[in-house]
Amino acid sequence: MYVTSSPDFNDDTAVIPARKPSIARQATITIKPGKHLFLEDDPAGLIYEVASGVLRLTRIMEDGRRQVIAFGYPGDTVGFPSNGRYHTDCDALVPTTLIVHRRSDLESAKGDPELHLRLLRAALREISGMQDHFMMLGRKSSIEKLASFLLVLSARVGEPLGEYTQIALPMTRADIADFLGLTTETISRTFTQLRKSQIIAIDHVNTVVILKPVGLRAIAQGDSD
Amino acid sequence: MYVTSSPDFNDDTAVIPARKPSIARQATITIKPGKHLFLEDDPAGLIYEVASGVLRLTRIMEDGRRQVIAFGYPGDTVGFPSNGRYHTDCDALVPTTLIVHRRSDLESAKGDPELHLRLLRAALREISGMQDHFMMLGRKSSIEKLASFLLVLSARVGEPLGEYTQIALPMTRADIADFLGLTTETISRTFTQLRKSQIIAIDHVNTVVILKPVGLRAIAQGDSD
DNA sequence: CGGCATTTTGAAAAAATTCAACTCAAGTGG
DNA sequence: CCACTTGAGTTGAATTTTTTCAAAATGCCG
Repeated sequence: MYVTSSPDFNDDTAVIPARKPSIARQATITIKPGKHLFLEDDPAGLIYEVASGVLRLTRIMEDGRRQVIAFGYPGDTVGFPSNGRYHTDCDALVPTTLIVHRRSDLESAKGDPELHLRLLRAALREISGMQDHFMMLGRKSSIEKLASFLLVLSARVGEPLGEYTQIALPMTRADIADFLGLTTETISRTFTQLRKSQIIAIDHVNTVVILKPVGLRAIAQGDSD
Repeated sequence: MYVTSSPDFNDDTAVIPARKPSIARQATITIKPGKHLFLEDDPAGLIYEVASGVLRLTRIMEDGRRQVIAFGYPGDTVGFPSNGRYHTDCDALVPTTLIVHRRSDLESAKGDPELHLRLLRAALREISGMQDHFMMLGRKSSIEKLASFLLVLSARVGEPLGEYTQIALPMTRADIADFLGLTTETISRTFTQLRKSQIIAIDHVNTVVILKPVGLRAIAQGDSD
C-alpha cells in the first residue's frame, strides 16, 4: 500500500492520459491533518505535488529524536524515491490536496516528456533547496535560523497585511525546533527575542507579522547580531 | 566558462557519441588538489562523475562561515544544476579524475536513455543521502556526528588492515568540522576522546583505524554513549 | 634545520539544553 | 455558562555542550 492512511481517493481519471496532461483532469487525493501520506521505507510508487495545504516530512531516530526534513507547500513535490523506497515519513499539517504522479513519470520520458522534465526539475530544485538548509543547520545561530525560516516562509506564503507581511504557521513550535535543529524552548525564547526587539509581532501563537523585514534579513545573514 | 580552473582536458572523443556509450571512450578531465571544478552561481553546463580522487563541495556565507555540503568520492555524481547554475563551489582534495556528462544528458532522454536514467538515479540518491546528513547536522552530538562520519567513510572507502578497517582522510580537521557543523577544536577533542576510549587509533593525522566498529556504531546512534 | 600551517590541549566564555514551573487557549462535560 | 482538563507555549534557573581565545605541540616542505 502506498497511501498508508487511506486518504479519500479522488481519481478523476483512473488511467492518467499519456498526452495532453494539461487538458486532462489529473488524479488528486486529499489528506487530513495528522494522516500519513507515506512512511520511511514504504515502497515508493507515487510522487506527489502539493496543490494546497502543507505537508511535513520527517525522519526519526531509534531513540525518538526527530528531524523535520522539510515542509511541503503548494508547488513543492514530495516523495522522490531512492532504491524504490521513500526515505522520510510524510504527513499533513492541514487538509492537503495532492496531485498524484507515477514514479514512472519521473523515471522515464516515455509517457509524457513534459511531465517528466517537470518532475526532474523539481528534484533538482529539491537538491538546491536542501543545500540552503545545510548552511542553516550547520552554521547558523538560533536567532539566525529562526529569522531565515521566517524569511523563507514570508517569501513563499506571506500575505500582505497593511504595509506588513503576515505569515500563518500551521506547524507547532516543536516542528519548527525539529526543522531548525533546536528545542521548543529555544524557539520560544527566540520568538520572544524577535518580538521584544520589534522585528516581528505575534498576533496569535500561529500568526506572525513581520514588522521589519530589513532587520530580519540582517539577522538571518548574521550582520552584527 | 564551466571549468573555472582550467584542468587538463583529456577529451578522448570530442563529440560524445549518442549511442553505445559503454563501448565508446568517455570524455574525462583531471583536476589537481586545490583547483576548482566550478564555483557557486557559475552557469552549469556539465555534470561530473568522480572516477577517482575526492572532491569537496562547499558553500560560503558572506561573513566567511563555510559549510561543506559533501565530499565527492568515486561513484558520486556532482554538479546537478538548478536554474541552469551550480549552487556550491567544488574543488579537489587530491588529484581527481572525472567523467564529464552534458547537462542535456540528465535533462533529456533523447541522447542516451541509459545514461539519462543513470544520472537521474544519481540525483535521487543524492536527495536521499542529504536527508541522512540533515539528521546528523540537526540532531546529533559532536561525538555522534564524528562517529557517523567515520562509519560512512568506513563503508565507502575503508580498507582492511589485518582484522581492522583503515580509513584515509584526505580532508583537514577544518573540512570535517565544516561538514559536521562543528569547530576544528571540537573535532580534534572528539578524535582524542574516541582514541582514548580505544574505539579508533590514529596512525597518522590523516589515517584512522577503526578498532571497535560495534562501539563506533553504538555511539553514532546514540546508544547511551 | 627552520619556518609555517595544522593539530592538539587548556581554560574561560557563550550558546543552547534540560528540568521545572507557570500561563494560556481550546475544548469538554456538568 | 463555567469549572476542569489538557496540550502547547512561555519563562526561569541550573547544567551541559560547544565555542572561543590562547598557547603549545606536531609534522611537513623547502
